[in-house]
Amino acid sequence: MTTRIQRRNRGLILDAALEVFSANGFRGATLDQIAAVAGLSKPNILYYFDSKERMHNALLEGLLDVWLAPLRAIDPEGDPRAQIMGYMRRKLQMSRDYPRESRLFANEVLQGAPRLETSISGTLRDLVDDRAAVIQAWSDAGRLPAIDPYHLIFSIWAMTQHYADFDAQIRLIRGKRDPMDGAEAFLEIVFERLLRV
Amino acid sequence: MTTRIQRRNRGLILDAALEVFSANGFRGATLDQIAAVAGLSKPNILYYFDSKERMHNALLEGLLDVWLAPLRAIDPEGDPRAQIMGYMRRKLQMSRDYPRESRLFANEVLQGAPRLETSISGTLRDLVDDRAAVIQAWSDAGRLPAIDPYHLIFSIWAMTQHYADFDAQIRLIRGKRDPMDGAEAFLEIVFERLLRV
DNA sequence: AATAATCTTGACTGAATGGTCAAGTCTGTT
DNA sequence: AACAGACTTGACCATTCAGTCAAGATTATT
Repeated sequence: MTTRIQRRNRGLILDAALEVFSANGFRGATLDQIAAVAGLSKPNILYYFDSKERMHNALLEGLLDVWLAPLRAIDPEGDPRAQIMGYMRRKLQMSRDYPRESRLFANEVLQGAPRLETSISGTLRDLVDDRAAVIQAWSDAGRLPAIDPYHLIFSIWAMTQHYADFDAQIRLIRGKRDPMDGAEAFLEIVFERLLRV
Repeated sequence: MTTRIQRRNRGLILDAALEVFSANGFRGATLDQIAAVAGLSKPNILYYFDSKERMHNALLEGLLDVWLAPLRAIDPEGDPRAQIMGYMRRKLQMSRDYPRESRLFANEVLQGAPRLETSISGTLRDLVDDRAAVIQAWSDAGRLPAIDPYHLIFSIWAMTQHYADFDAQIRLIRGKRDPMDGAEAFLEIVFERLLRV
């Protein structure tokens, strides 16, 4: 049974861990940093999560559902183009609203996903396979142009997450302008043209 | 004056450093690992590069030109669509041939580019501004559809580098298939449709 | 109020890691 | 061969960092 204090502190710790892991990667993050951001002592955060590794894992596991929600929300019964455009928009919105989550996963995958448990990767693969099949069926029915559904999904990930993951580079190039200024309009055009039958 | 031995060892070290930094990030890489991969002792690699930081920096600086070559190769006098399609193809080829370089820069940018010297970032920004202006001029002359040239460049980066940077994720989803199978054909369609006047 | 359970932390420990150094080996030049 | 300069390394040091622990403080239960 979890107490009031446990709920509060686990929350504080996971939020601090997200902050620090996403900005520095697993190896670059230190428990001292996380403790400082959480406003707790280091032994105390280790009281709630047995090790740095477990903390990281709890974070990934807890965020997976949020992270995959936009893809889950694709409705096989809906209008193909509207569904995919909606997915793209939701994913871009995620990059805007949850850049830390995006960078957390990016750090992990970039280094070969050495800490992604099989349960997490299995969930991911199954969902993608399922959604790819839906898109393929739309293609086969002539309701979408013939395109590889996996590459379509990858391209949506790539372009939307780019704004969160490579924010530093975009800022460097675009100066004071908001990195996402014009992004939605641009992506709208890209996918609208791609999906036109 | 640089000796034969210096040339050989600096080369060995930078290649090992690329291997280790790109796979683990700056903080995750250790000098012991780099020394082992280079086949030299740790004090010896520090004889050639004063510190881990300098080694990393020498690597980024040395690779910048290679990395930006495809963008440089865009010819303002050429055919707009062919030039941009060619750029996309060269960039995808880079992801295939030089995934380590892609991941090295990705790691750095993902963590906020804390070690990108101003000379490097200046070079990058100037080149992108220049090429964006070329693309804008093509648009203004009606030789390309009206699209934001910066977002166009970002989208090419995003989609091509995705195959190198997130290789682990793609492999997870696609199983045994080569992650880049079908990528070129897909990107060809995306940009061909986007750039049609 | 008394007791048990939960929570908190200062002070540690051992391992990893970036970097140093003095002493030695190798290479090129005369 | 002899010498200078370049190269190499075992042993070491200081710091950082994940994780431990015993003792104390707080909270919940009776």
